[in-house]
This record gives sequence, C-alpha cells and structure tokens, in this order.
Amino acid sequence: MRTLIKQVLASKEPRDGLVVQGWVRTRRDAKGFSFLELNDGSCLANLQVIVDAATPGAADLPRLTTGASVSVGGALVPSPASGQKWEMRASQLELVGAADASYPLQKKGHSMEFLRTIAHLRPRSNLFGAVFRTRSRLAYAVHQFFQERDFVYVHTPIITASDCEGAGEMFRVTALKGNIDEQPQTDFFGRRAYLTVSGQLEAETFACALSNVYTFGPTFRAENSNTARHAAEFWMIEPEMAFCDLDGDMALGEEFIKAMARFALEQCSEDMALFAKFVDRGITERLRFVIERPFQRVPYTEAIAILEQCGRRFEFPVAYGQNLQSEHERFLTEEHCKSPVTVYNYPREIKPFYMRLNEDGKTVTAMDVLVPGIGEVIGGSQREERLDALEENLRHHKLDPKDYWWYLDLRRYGSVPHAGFGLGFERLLMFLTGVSNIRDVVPFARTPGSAEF
RNA sequence: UCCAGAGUAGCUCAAUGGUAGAGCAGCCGGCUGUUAACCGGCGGGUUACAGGUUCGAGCCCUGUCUCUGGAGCCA
Repeated sequence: MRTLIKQVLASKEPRDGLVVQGWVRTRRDAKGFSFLELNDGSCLANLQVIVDAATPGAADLPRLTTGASVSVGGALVPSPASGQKWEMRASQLELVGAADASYPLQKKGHSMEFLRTIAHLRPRSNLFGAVFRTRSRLAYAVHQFFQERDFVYVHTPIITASDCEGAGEMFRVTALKGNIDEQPQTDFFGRRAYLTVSGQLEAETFACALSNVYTFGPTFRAENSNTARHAAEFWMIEPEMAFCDLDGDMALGEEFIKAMARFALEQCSEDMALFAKFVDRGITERLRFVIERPFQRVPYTEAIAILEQCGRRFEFPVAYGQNLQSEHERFLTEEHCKSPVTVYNYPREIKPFYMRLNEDGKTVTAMDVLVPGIGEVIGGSQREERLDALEENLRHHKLDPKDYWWYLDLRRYGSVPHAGFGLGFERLLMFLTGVSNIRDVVPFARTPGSAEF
C-alpha cells in the first residue's frame, strides 16, 4: 500500500513497512550504497532514500537516473545527517520506468522559457509542482469562500449565443462545413454560437432568483493579445449579488482578495516559501500588507486628478473620458497608493451597456481593482436594474434590445438592484505567487499561435 | 496587431567580417553519510529557416518563423 511522501515526511515517529513511489530527482553514489532523492508531487520536499548495494533490486541502481520512476519499500528512520529530519532505508527497490540521458529536466535550474517548451514535463520541476499545487488549493479556497457565505455555485454555459459586450472577441462554435456564415440557421443550434467570454448575463438571472451566486469556470477570448497577463482560455470567478449596490460589490472584492492572500500564506506555506526564495523575494510582505490594510477607493475623477497633479510625465496623456492606461494604473497602485486600489464611477462612454447609470447622468457604477505588479485583477459593476434606462443604454451602444429579451425580462419582473464582478483566476494566482507570466500558472496555456499540448 | 530586443552544443551563455568556445548536464574512471556533492578524462554544432553582399558571414543586408520585454484589447 503506497504512502505519499507528504504523509511520510509529516510522520511523528519511525515507521516500518512503508512503500513510496515517485520519480528520481537525483542519485548520489557513496561507497557501498546510494542516496536517492525521491519526489512524488504530493509536496515540495523530496524523500531521501538510502539504498544499500545488497538491497533486492539494487542492481538497477545505475538506471535510476534523474526522471526515472521507482517503487521503494522500507523503513522511515531519523536521518543521521543534517538537511532532513527523516530518511528511508530501502529494503526493496523496483525500477518502474527508466528515463534515459535524453530526459530534458536536469538537476539544475532551468529558464521559464525553456520549461514552457516542455509543458508536459515541467510539473516535475520544483517550481511548477509548487505552482500547480497552489492552483489546486486556491481553487478549493475560492469555493470555500463563497460556500461559507451561502453563495450558490452556478454552472453557466460554455457555449453561448449571447455576447457579453465589451468582453472581447469570441471564438465561433460550429458544426457546419464550408462557409459557416451562409446559413447560420442550419447550424447545430439553429443560430450562430460562440465560446463564452463571460457568464455574467446568465449569472444575473440566477442572482435574481437565488440571491447570491457565483460562477467559476473556463472563459475564452479570441483577442490577439500577446502579453504576460492574457490567455485565450482562462478561468474566471464571477460573483453576482441581488439587493447589492456598488459599495457592497467593492467590499466583497476586497474581502475576497484578502481571504485568498491569507489562505495562500497559511495553507500553502511550503510552496509559498519557494516562491519567496526563487520567484519574488517580496511576496510574503506584499501579501501581509494586502491582508492588513484597507484597499484605497478612488473615484475615476479623483484618479484622473491624482495623475494630472503627480508631476509624472506619462507616455500617454491623462484625460477625463479616456481609459486609464497600464502606466497610469501601475502608478496608482504601485507608487501613489502602494496597495490595491479600487477605482470606481467611470464615464459611461468607456464602459459596457449593462452598468448602472449614476445620478450625474455621466458616470456608471463600474469598479476596477488594481493590484501592484499585475494591474487590473477585478472588473465589476452594479448592474442597470431600471428597464427604461437599460433599453436606452442598449440603443446608446447600438445593440438591439430584441437580442436581450430574456435579460430585459429580469427588469420587467421583480427587478432588484444587483452587482457583481469578474476576477481572472490566473491573474489572482500571479498576484499570490509572484509568477509574472500567465503561461506559467496555467497547466497548458492557450495563446495566439500556441496550443501544442 | 504595433514598437523594441533575442535566437550559437541537451541547458545557460561567449566568440573585431578571418580555424565555433566555456560552465553545467551526459558518458567513463576515482573519492566520499551524500544532499545544486567533489576530482580527473571523453564525446557533443546544418550558429532558427530561406535568400543576398563578400576572397571569406555566427557577425553585414532582405524576408519568414519562434521567443522575450513593452503597448493596445481585457480578467
């Protein structure tokens, strides 16, 4: 019966009759015996295994090279040498699968770029093992956060006919051959269909029935974006709350990010220590700071004023009515506030149709949470719940209200103020781990021109 | 998609237009309760691809591809 190395290393006393199975990280030969560093991915640390030359199976030792898979039976004993608390004395050794000299992962450090080219093997490296264990734990934390607060998890559709306008280009889904635009009514769904760019519109319908809901699933954007923080396929978290205004929305976003930072530090400490050592030396202090301090809340108008008066010369000019450029966002969060910043109440012209118009008639209840190093990590708003205002907004954006009949129905029947946001899971992971390229927090990244694995 | 930079051994990188090198990894040997082990030796190249200039191109020019950084779009 196999025991995971994580459990073996957590042992309180010596144990016998253990079986561990994993991959050889390195082998060091001594006189009459060998040291094996064994890793099975259950934790960052390796298990040091002592294999005496007389151990059954020891004849295979020369083939137990870096990358080979093995099964080892033996006893857990205190290690006489410093460097590890426990080690295993093998009583039986079996080579399961050899790895010859062409195995590309070496004992020494590799560049992130090189590891990306071997995405099928990089989870066997310390860094990517840590990244993907952390990703798994945080996915759990996301559900825990919402479930504890009585949010209902909604599986919004991945294939959709509706365009959540403003969210970017969509991938077409079709069963047609040849010209797919000639007779879209003959297509599988009887209309044009796409991969979802957001579950928001559907989530709103469930919030207007179950009160507090969230989605957590894959999202697709066909934008030709070539940056370290964009992927064509990513996972998005979208809470939606009925009877909630923009203040409540901003409060939830802040609470959520703080909870995730706390979870990472407390529940992923071994892997986080690796990130702090090799990826981002300041990550621990940065997350502590985020947890302890309130986020700065700055209306868009005030943000413009800060940027205009800061004395900094920006490559792109600061002007009311324009979107904040990356350099502006970075200045606000990294230099002016030195903490996450929530910018809210944007001009209506630069935001999508579903955001609620403020009393001033010029701004909408949009909010973006900006974090140091990443930029925008949350984009949200209070939704327009007034039927006439929403219809006018649709026309304002040159959209046909008929295409949004079911969305408008929510405003016809028992309409309520409601609000929500979208949060990129990968960007959250980047923020929490310090990993600076989104391709390195996705198991198999999909980006323009790249879907090899 | 735009701007900038890069592409040389398995990996990380050197090399005034004049014989393509080092460290690490690998292999062989030695030593050792070792731990990014150590010491000695050996093999390893269509210099991303396609053209061009030149007596001669890794180096200069043109095009293509890929990667990196920045920008736009956004989460």
